[in-house]
Amino acid sequence: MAARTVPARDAARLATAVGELRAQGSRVTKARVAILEVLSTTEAHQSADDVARAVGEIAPGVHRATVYRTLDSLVSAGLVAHTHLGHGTAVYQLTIAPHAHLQCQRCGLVIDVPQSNLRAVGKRLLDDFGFTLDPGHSALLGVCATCQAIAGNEKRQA
Amino acid sequence: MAARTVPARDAARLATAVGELRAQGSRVTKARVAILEVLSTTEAHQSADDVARAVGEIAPGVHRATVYRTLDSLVSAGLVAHTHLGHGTAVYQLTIAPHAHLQCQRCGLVIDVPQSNLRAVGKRLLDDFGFTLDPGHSALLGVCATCQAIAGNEKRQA
DNA sequence: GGGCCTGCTGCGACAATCTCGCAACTACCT
DNA sequence: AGGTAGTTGCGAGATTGTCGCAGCAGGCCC
Repeated sequence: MAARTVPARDAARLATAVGELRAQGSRVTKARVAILEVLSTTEAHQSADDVARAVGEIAPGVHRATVYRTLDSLVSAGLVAHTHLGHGTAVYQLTIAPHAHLQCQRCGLVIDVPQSNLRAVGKRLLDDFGFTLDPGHSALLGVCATCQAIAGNEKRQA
Repeated sequence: MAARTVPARDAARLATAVGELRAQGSRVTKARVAILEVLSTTEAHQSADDVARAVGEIAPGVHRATVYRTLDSLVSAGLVAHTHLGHGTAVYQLTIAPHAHLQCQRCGLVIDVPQSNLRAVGKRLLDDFGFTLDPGHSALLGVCATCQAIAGNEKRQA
């Protein structure tokens, strides 16, 4: 099989992540590098199973259980962010800019939102409830503009 | 078996729910009444499995699959709200006042928050992204005051 | 009160997703 | 190079939710 080509920017992100891993005293193993590589070559949100499948292609023999455990430990290490979308599935990304997620309950579309849009709520929740919001960690559910329009049309026709 | 005692307020909620069910043309069956009863006698958020277990106690013979299907249809009917907490599990409640949920990632505590606290964000998301927020449907994750204090102490000692 | 129709249920098998314990391996330090 | 402990591979299994189908029973009509 031909050598995999990794865009320079992604390679840099990968190198950074691996360096961070080493700096934290964790071992740099084949499985971990493969997982970080999978995460670094795409911006998309991937479920644990997506990651496991992709890892299986570039590093055959890596067990599914290892992917789950490693993702967990990478999250603990702060290298990876996981987000709970609706319906329970968690998705993973390399931690770059922290951001919140909006998910459409109709079409499943996920919209990334800069944290600044949520800072005001965060402050309010802290003041009123002593609750420190972690905005990147769970998706806000609702209906996107497109589906809203469709729903409007359906109602009008009914 | 002795008659189960149901506080008056809960009984009223149950009756309302059953009436609504009937008004929508759905059948009022033993399984549905049992499920609504379980939901009406506690304010707590219960997972589908919690409900199934509790239903099994007051109405033996009701199958797990029935509980899942019935909860789904009650949600569609608007009688029951389900919320996705972190870690993927969905919890169910009778729909009373719609409210958002804050969940502590450390201790699991769930705090109910009136929707008014989120109205401003909702408006902002609608203006900026055309996204109609459904605040009651997913929990916001973060750290509660107690755990925050504990974390602070640990850090100071370290 | 009795009968019919259809929505609902019970059942068990199955799918998907994640967890656990343990022996073997290997990355990294010395 | 060698030792050690953090990681991994593996398979069993827990958990959670889904599906199809036959039969039951709630509610309408007479």
